[in-house]
Amino acid sequence: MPYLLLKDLPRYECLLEAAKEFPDLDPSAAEAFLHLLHTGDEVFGVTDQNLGEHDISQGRFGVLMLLWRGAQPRETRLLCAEECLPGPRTPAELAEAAGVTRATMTGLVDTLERDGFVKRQPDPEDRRQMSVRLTARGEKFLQAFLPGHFKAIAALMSPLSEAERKTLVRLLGKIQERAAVLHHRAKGAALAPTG
Amino acid sequence: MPYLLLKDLPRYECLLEAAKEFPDLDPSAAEAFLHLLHTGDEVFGVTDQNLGEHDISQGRFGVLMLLWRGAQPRETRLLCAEECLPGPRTPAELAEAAGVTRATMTGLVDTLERDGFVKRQPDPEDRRQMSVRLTARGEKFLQAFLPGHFKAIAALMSPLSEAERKTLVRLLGKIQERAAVLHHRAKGAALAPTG
DNA sequence: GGCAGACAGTTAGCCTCCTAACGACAATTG
DNA sequence: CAATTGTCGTTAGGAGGCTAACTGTCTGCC
Repeated sequence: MPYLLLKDLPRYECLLEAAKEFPDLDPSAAEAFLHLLHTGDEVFGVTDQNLGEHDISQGRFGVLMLLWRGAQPRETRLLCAEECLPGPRTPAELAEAAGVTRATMTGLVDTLERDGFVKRQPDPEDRRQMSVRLTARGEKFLQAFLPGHFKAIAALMSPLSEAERKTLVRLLGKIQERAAVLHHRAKGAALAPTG
Repeated sequence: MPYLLLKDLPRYECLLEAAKEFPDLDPSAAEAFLHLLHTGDEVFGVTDQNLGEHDISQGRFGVLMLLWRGAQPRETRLLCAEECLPGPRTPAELAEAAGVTRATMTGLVDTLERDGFVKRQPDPEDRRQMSVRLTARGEKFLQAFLPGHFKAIAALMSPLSEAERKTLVRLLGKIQERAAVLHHRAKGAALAPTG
């Protein structure tokens, strides 16, 4: 579990009290913020436990899913961004798709290859590049693992009705959009603080 | 940013397609699940950026907040679990409150002490224990940092109305509850698989 | 009083992430 | 064609998580 998060979230009344001293503190915003991080962490923890029982980490699972995408016939691909292009193949593409650095991807592919889930092959056309492919063992692992994973996700979301799930996704979407703007602006500001 | 998460979430139609092959895959559950993790990560990233600009990590910030709690007069404490007891003082208490192991807390306090935000003192009454206290510098940092932090949180949640925030917290609460049960059950099952 | 067990904090070793820098290669451009 | 510039994968070193094991201290029981 990656975040350091408080086990007990502060009560709303405490936030109200604190807002008296800090006018910038918006109690309902802080409450939603803390619940969002906390719930994300809990949910993450449940799936992590699942993965851990199969001796695989979140990062490695992500890479396997990305590779699997291209290995499957078009109709059954889980991850089909854009026009269902063949999945990423090189470490750089995988890193971009997974949202980690190339250096991190090197480490992930290292351990996946060590465990036999994945194989590196030099690219004959561009000798800088490598081609990463799922092995039969890697594919077998996914076929065996995914049903349980999907069951766990379904169980996590079972307290929510279909309508509530749609609502949740809609509300989260608003925050996502806003977060992307803030993230982007902060980056831009770092490069051009006067603009 | 701690999770390895896909930059582009799979589209809902793709989940529907995949559900044909995997009957355990509940498309709306998976959609909500992915959005939850993704949004949590984005939000985390924004605050992390904020913290990073002040050369402090999420983990260290959490420890400072826990220590600050006790250093403040009762009325203005942000984190007042139970009856607003004095905040945690020993590494073990801090670890418990933050949800990390004692070993991890040793490392966090190490770096915080190195940077002058915190001070370790031996407890004269129980020579096994240490007492961790915020220094003047640590307190000053929080006073300077918190307003911006609160502003960022308010900005993140600004697209949501008060009613939507309440709804979000309610829905997240349901998932949290469920996740806690699943987490607990999985742990118990590991200890007593037949019971 | 003395000893077994429990508890506090630390240490050691591992994993996953990061940034920065490198060597090898490709692409561009004079 | 040669030099610059950019890209690819890797390496090195740092931070923050974890578990397991250790040391020192307290507690409880005989």
